[in-house]
Amino acid sequence: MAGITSADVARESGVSRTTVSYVLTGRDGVNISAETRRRVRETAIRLGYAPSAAARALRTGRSDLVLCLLPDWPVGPVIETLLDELADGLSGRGLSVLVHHGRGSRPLTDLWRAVTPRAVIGFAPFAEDDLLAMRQAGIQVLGTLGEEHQPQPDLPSRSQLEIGALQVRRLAERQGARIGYAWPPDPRLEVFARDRLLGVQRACSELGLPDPHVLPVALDVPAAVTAVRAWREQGVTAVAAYNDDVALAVLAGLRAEGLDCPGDCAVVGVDDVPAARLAAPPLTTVSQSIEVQARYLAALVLADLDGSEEKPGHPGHGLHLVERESA
Amino acid sequence: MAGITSADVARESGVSRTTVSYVLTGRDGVNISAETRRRVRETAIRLGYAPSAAARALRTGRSDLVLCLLPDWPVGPVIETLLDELADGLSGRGLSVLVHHGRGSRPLTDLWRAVTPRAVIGFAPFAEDDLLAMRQAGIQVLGTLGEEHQPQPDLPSRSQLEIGALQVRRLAERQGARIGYAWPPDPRLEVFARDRLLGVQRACSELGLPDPHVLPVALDVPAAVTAVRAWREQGVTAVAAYNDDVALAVLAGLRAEGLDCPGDCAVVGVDDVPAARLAAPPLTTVSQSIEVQARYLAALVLADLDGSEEKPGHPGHGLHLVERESA
DNA sequence: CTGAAAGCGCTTACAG
DNA sequence: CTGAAAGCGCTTACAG
Repeated sequence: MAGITSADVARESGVSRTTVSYVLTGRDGVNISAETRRRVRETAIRLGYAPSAAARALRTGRSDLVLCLLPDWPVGPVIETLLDELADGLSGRGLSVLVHHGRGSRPLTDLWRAVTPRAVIGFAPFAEDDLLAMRQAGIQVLGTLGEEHQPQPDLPSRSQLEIGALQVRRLAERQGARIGYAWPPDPRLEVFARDRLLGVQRACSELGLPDPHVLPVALDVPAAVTAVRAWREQGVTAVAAYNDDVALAVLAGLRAEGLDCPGDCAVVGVDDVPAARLAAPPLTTVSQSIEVQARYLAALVLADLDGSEEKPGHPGHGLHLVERESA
Repeated sequence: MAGITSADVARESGVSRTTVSYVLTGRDGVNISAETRRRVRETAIRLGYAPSAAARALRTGRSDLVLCLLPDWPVGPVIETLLDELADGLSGRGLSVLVHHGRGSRPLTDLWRAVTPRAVIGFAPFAEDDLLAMRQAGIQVLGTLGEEHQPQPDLPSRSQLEIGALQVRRLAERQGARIGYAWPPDPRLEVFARDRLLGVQRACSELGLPDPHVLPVALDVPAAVTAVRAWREQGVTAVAAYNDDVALAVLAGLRAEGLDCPGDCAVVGVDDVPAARLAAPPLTTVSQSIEVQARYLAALVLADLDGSEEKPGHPGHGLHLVERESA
């Protein structure tokens, strides 16, 4: 029931627990004979010893876990890739990534105290006091954007704004474009949608375009048809969609109405999901080089682990347009 | 740095740590005056006390965490929903779901010892000795299918087989159908693809259809076109795809070749992702009622938590065909 | 009704 | 080069 403890290993190999600990945690300062080292290691393996992380965490106040806190919203392939790459970058140093979806909303405090992570990466802003408490407990706290200092919750995110701007710049290449904005059906996405739309609106006004015509678009054909008809009445000829899923819906609505894309109406998505290149027509979309973000995040965590003062330089948000046929 | 401990709360409220523990963990057996209870609770809140889960885990050998172990493969919206629903079902009882993606492949042992979870849910089979070790440590071990007893790793999964069979049964409604199978590009998906294909093959032979013509289909138009041409040469008129993503690629290949779906070739996917209903034509696909699975999984964990002997009944895999236009 | 004390398994100064 | 001992923060028999 109890499992093998370091005491078992010590007894079996005829040394003290101290020595076992020194050998297994690989402290170079202490000199232990190669023979002893070998024997301890061998015994540990033979017995199937794995240190109790609870005890270690209690003793050192720190574990080898990196906790990713995802909010309530649907994750999608982009975040998923980010998480994978992050885990990749960290595993080499013995750090494991654990992900918590915001759903089961136990107080945040319970969670990080339960995990005693080395670092917490938040995909949405933390409350001020949570942040303080974690910092005080010696936990490294990062935002998704890799900003050590939490972005102001009420300030629009720079990269979200930029996404909207990139969409409009492409759409505005069409003469006399009248922009529509396809708003996502899931209310949990509003945080991002607001900033992306703001980016669209600002870009429109900068380019002397009229304000975009915003319409919610649920992910089914009838809803998309309704939106498309409304846009047509307003003279909309170019639609920026919240993301690729919504863009796919707009495409379906256009098809159902017998309209040509991009001829009658151009569409730009966000994310470059696998389905984007397979759409009819293939979807022009804004993509983030997510691997770069992941590497940067991993580098930040590792820099802190090494206690190094200098932080790795921010790689920028790496947004770019993937040009296909829909716009 | 250290944070507030139960000793702080005890001192502040003028009682012993014992009393604090009794009040806060809500032991009914012990009688403590309402006044004392109130005072302790109030002090705990005022001080911002949150118990150290590391210490609690060390002492009790158990935490309030449920660890989900995902293999290496891309997750997709179905698993994501499952995870969300699971978290939902468990949070009411103070259990938090933590997800680990197989990527950073530290030994499994390190991971569960680090987390000391109440239950581990594996989305792919465990090695025999890992399973034993976890059981011995008093951890409840479940498979995704909710099977307490780990499915034989070398036995094809019943629900995967059934998926393939459902696809073929639909496709076979077409007179003289010749079936193709669209194999996924990601090698990590092979575990599932093998079983689904096996289901397809068995169904074909049962229905007196020739063996399916298997072709890999990468998620881009040129690859899909290549596959579609090869299928045409073989006289294939109906394609079962590994999942919706692959099916979308086949659809794109058909379109690029100027072929009609389902006229020239029918297609059936798996998963019913949001993009499926928005495809051209809307995609017929096999869907699992994932909420049911999630509720069942949650019920299993909770039953164990309550120490109840009777297990909730298995709801079946809840597979069904979503009929749209592509087949 | 409440407190003193042991112990979960580890790490780490401190002695030898 | 190695060991005895303290202590991380909690829970829980056991006394009073």
